[in-house]
Amino acid sequence: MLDMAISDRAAHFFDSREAIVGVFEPGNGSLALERIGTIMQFARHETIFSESDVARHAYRVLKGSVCLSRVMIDGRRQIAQFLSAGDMFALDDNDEHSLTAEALTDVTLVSYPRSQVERLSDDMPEVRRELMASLRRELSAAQDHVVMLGRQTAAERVASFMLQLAKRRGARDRVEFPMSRQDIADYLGLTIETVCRELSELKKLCVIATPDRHHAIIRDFAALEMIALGDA
Amino acid sequence: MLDMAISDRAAHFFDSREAIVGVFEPGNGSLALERIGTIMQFARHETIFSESDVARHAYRVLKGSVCLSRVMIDGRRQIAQFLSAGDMFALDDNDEHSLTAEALTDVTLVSYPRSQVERLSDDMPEVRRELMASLRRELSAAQDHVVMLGRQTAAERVASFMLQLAKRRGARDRVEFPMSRQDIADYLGLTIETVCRELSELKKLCVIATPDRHHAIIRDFAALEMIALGDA
DNA sequence: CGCCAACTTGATGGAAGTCAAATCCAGTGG
DNA sequence: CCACTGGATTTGACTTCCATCAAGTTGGCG
Repeated sequence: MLDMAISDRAAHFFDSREAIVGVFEPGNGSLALERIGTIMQFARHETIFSESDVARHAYRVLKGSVCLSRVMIDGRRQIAQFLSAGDMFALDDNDEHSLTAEALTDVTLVSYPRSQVERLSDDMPEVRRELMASLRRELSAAQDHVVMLGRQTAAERVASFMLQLAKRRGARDRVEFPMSRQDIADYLGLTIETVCRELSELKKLCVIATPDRHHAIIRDFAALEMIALGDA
Repeated sequence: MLDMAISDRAAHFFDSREAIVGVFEPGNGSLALERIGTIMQFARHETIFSESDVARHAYRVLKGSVCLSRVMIDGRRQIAQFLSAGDMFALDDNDEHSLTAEALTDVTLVSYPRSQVERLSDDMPEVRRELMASLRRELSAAQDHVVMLGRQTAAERVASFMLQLAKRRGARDRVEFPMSRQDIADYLGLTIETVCRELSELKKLCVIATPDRHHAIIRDFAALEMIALGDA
């Protein structure tokens, strides 16, 4: 049902409601939000919006992974956030987006016109609570990210990142990377070479195993936590 | 009126309403919030709350400066945010604070019981809008901070920081540092020595002057902007 | 099977950290 | 008023971690 051509990216939500309900933990307010949403699809590596584009919509990820990044004039790139199913983004109220959103994998989104979101959040306590909760989660995550980039070593960042991915998908020992090594480096504020070296080091220490490039297995959770916190 | 003894830190807001109205841009909702607030005072370097303290209140800065930081087990410290008059903090809804709040100068705050804030934000659109606006501003600032820590050089960070302070107080050329060099270093993810060296470099280039330790004058705004963006 | 992009590993250099010492004040007491 | 003291800041010498540059290696896909 969602395999519509990419060129025909927008379809009204009503066409495929069942596909959406249940993808994320709804909270009653979501139903109201969904009614005003439009489904969109993007292929891997496509840009959803760019920094400084006019910002008319807020989004929710239904399927796949998205990243928010900023690119400096000389090409340095920093990823501010990885998003997966259930996450909302572009919730700020500037006229222009302050970050670029790109699809890491093939992605299905719902977009909500901002004017409507605002109106709904005034009228419906559930919608409002969900938006607030989303903003708070993102703020808290951003603050953790600040600490990591400001004060952790390369080894600590890579270990923390693995733990973060493991926690997010609930799995205690199996981690999936939907993103490339370059994306990981740009999230961790490192180079791709350093990320590789640190992963190799973790392999050598038998803390992790990497069956393929997009998966890892945590063999020694406690050791990984130690490394993330700076041995101690 | 606000010179009550530090030991007698809490006084009901009604005692000094006039002192507060007008300190920040109120937005009508503030009046409702203020009615449930309690005034508190802290001296320079005092801790307002610590990471992992039970979080019962949200706060607004009325006067002075506050910083939010995290300290790692081995003592590394990262400041996530500097706050000044008008700013709100501790708006998340975890049971425990995720950051430590310290007074950089003598500080006057209002604290709001969280239960009440939540109730009010349901009942009063203005309060809600103000909270949301606050969260969005903080998220946006945190994302900028992430980019800085992830991808900017020491010189760029120091220059960006000066511009940030200049912009915040509206002054085009006069900057005030309420915080110590160590605090600046902990905000920028650098050491105190590196901050000093970069400030000295800016002085040598005649981009800034430092009449005393807590003030700077921007002599060449354009040059400072160039340096902040990586020359180019 | 071979190509090409993504990844990994190795060698070297540089930006920022660490350690150490000098200097500057703000506040104190004579 | 001024010398004194201790903490904050500044400057200098050296080291380290991570970036850069370079050369393989892997594996997904035509």
